[in-house]
Amino acid sequence: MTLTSENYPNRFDFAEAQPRIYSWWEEKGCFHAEPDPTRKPFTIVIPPPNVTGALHLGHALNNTLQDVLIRLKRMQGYNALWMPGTDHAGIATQAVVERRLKEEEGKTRHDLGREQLVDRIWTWKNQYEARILGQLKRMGCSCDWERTRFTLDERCATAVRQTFFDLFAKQWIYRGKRLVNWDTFLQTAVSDDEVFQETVQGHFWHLKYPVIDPLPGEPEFVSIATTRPETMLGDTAVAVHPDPAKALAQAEQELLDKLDKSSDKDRPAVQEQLDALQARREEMLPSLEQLRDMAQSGRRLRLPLLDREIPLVADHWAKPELGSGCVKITPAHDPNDYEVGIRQSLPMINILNTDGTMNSSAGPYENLTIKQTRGRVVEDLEKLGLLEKVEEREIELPHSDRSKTPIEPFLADQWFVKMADLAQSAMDAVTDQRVQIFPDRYAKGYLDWLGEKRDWPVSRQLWWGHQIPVWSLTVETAEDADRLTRQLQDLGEAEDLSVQSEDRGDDPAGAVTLHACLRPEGGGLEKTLEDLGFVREQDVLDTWFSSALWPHSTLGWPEKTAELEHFYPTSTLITSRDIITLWVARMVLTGLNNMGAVPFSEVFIHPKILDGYGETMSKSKGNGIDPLDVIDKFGADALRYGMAFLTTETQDVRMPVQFECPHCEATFDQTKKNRALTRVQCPKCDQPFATQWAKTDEDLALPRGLVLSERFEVARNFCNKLWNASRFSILNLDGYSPGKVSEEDLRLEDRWILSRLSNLTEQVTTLLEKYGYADATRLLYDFSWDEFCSFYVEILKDRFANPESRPTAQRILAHVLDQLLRLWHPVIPFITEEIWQKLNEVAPSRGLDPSESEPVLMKAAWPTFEPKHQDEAIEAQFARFQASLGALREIRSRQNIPPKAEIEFYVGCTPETAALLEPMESYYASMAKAKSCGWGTDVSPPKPNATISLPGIELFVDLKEFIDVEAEKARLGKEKEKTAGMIAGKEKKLANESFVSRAPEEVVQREREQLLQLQEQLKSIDDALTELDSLS
RNA sequence: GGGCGUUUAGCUCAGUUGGCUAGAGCGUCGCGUUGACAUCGCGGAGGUCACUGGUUCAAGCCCAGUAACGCCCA
Repeated sequence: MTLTSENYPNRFDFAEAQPRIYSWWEEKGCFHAEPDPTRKPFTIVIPPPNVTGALHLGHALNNTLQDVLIRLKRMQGYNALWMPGTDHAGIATQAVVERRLKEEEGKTRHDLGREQLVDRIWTWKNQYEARILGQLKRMGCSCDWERTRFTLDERCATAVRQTFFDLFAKQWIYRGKRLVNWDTFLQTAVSDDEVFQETVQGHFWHLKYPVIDPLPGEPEFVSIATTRPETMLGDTAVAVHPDPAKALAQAEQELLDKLDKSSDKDRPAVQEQLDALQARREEMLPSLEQLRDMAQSGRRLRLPLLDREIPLVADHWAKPELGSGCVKITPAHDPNDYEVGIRQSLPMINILNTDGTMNSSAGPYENLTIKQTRGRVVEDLEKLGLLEKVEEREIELPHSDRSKTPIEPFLADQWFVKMADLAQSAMDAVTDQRVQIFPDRYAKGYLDWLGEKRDWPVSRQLWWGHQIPVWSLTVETAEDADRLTRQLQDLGEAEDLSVQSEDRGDDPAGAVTLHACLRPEGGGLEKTLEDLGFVREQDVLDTWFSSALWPHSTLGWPEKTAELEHFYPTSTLITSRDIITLWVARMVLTGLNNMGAVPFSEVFIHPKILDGYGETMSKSKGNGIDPLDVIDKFGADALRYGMAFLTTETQDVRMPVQFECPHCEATFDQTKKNRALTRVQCPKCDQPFATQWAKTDEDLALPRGLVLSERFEVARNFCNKLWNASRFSILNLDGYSPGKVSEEDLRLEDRWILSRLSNLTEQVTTLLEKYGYADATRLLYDFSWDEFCSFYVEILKDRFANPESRPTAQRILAHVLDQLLRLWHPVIPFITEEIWQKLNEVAPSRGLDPSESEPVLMKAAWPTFEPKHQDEAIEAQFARFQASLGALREIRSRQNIPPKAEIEFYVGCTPETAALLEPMESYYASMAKAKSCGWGTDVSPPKPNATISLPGIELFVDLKEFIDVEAEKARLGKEKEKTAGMIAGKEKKLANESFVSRAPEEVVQREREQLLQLQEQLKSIDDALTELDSLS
């Protein structure tokens, strides 16, 4: 069937085409890669999305960028593999499922039990994994789906097990008591990175602890202040500063420095602080020094309510410039106090159960919740007269990112990975550029973070995850431990079983705990251990432990697979900056440890998408955009274009968010107010629609309004433009025959477009290879619209009308379109593939030196640029044509000349310029409805005329039929003012002796030439004005 | 408190090694619709480049400082 304007729609029906094209690619095996030692590999592993929920716009960005890159590399001939998969996201996923269980069935995980809960989570996982992979497919992602992995699948489990065992055997994994961030809701420790601070309204309670047997002259009480009075049950000391005078002096000096540097505005406030501090020293220093002396002589206090004796200690954690200068020390429930506890060898008393209730250490308060305890403690202290006062105060409270409940610092058994050597190896890899991070400023954060070499706590008190493969048994004595260790070592080979012992420092009896780690999953050893009384660790590993292995585990490690051999190390990792430390750094260190090689050579960190108010998008705020809404409304290509277009080197981009009314399709800005509503009234048609928040049946019955951004409209419009320019081109390839186009066949415009195309190809290739997505997209856009559509295609309209010039024009057009489609393909794959198919129908063989075209654009070769086509002179000449055409159009518009009326014009220029522009006569006619009547140095301008003076060209338009003298005078007047202004500027510059002598010669020369040209232009403007004056 | 970043037209953003008479898209204003495209075409208006100083013949760009905002870490 031949293509005609009837059967070639003037819209790209993306809703119909996308699934069709995608499954066609899939059938043709376009996404799959097999190891092939004869080819150069290019590998990307996907940052596995959490199965917690559906993908959002940030994922759309992340995955678009990966797909653009992998498609580019595939076209460049690499054996390109994009490894897909999802992450089990331990805490997050378990939390979601538990929350639903609570909401929908009123049950806790303990009601279900471990096995059943895990089953439920798998069901959830299957559902969301399918949804996520479906979303990626709709976006056009060219992942190798046959290789899809999951961080909790068998292959990943084997890798996790092997890694854990290896680190354990190297003594880089150990168990210890540490203060962790305890989430009492989820009953698990969460890492520092999963904690956020929130300011809440709280209180500051001032308490008094009695001094035991005070000597004459000594105080009877020491007062301390706290925001968490219930923690006093776990107090094991009160601290006072060892040298309060010095500490106060130091604080004073800091304030003096600050006063020195502060602006007039801030000075009074600082002065006030300084005064307060000085007053404070007067009043309190003697008593602080007395307390210090008491501490040093070993005085003790009586902890109220529990009647426990606790020491007064001297420690610099106590700040003499704050509060009473004394501070209570609760080592098991406060990070700073924990440090003091270590320094001062204080006992650490844990008063909490894992669910946040008090344990037996809290004495009479046992089994009360934290809140109840706080009330009772305050009440009881007040009864005893030990509550001094209560202040209202805003306090920063850590919250769990997962459950959104307050975090309790909690002393617990945790498994840790020693970071000293691992972190150093990962730092070296970046320092010596084996791993390059783009933009490179992000390397600093990576190095700083690793440089702290903090051991990595990997236990999570969850059921969803990789259960830690350690079996433990506590024995009474060291001798027992030795005997049992030998017995264990006889049980299995060293590569399968490793034993270490942990000295239970908190057990005065000297008990020892043995830990046995098993490498293989299942097998008889587990049973043997259990028969000996060993009990398996219940905790699972931090999710990042398994995702840290992702680049090699997905390729088959620890097996030596062909995939691993060929595709590892991977090439580029594309991710967002918030997981550089959590994930990127850990992949580097496990890659080095397990594979002996970095996991990837380049890391690209992309921006973060914010809403129009500069806030991060999130479901909980209601300002998030669903990529599927964008695909439905604008098409997948538009989504991808939009993502690529905003990927600059900046760290954040703003995307104003709009609602679209489902009734009338009106769009209007989302505001902080309306985004929180369950239903919104359309300001245009006044009808209500539902939002994501709709819960009631009434609201849910309403159609849902889409949440979109107008920033995708640009992309949609562009796709339409490309579609239609291609449609025009392809329809005009009717009767096309392939043929070699030789140098002499080329006209000015051909050489121009080929030069521009060559430059474009070179630049786009370079840009995409160094992650310049936005720049590449912008260049392609400008070329396609402003050069290809607005000039080249327009010019060809005239050439197509002529049977003589038609064949060559068709061949060049087919070639340019071919190249353009290839260049665009990685960014907008669907529409380009669709056009490619149509181009193949009419021109299956094409090119300046024709050859058979590739049937699938996705598999076509990336264009190479022709240096011989690049021609600066041709481009400069064509620019003259463009400028003169623009001038004619401007005169038409200014003079209000009817679009259909033809104008006549004369061109004053050198013979060379004339020789160049004269052949373009017919294009002036077709593009500006202007007929040229004279060329050269000696044209006699018609009278009256409108004139525009351009560098090297003077244009006169015959105005006898159209003259609007006032309009023309106004235009010239403005032109004159501007030109005169510029002349003045240049003259001043050139009159400046130091400019002429110190600026480079070529700059000065250019200024001189420009001045001359401007002076000429001014003269013609003056002439024209004089002439117009004579008319009126 | 420390680190990173941002601040250019009403909005969202470009602006390479300093040579700028500061650009684009959207929006806005004027004109235009019988064949590529109104998701369009042509033209116009719109800017103290956050502020203060400095370096330089020359600063949107380099340096120092100030302010506002954002992100990360403590």
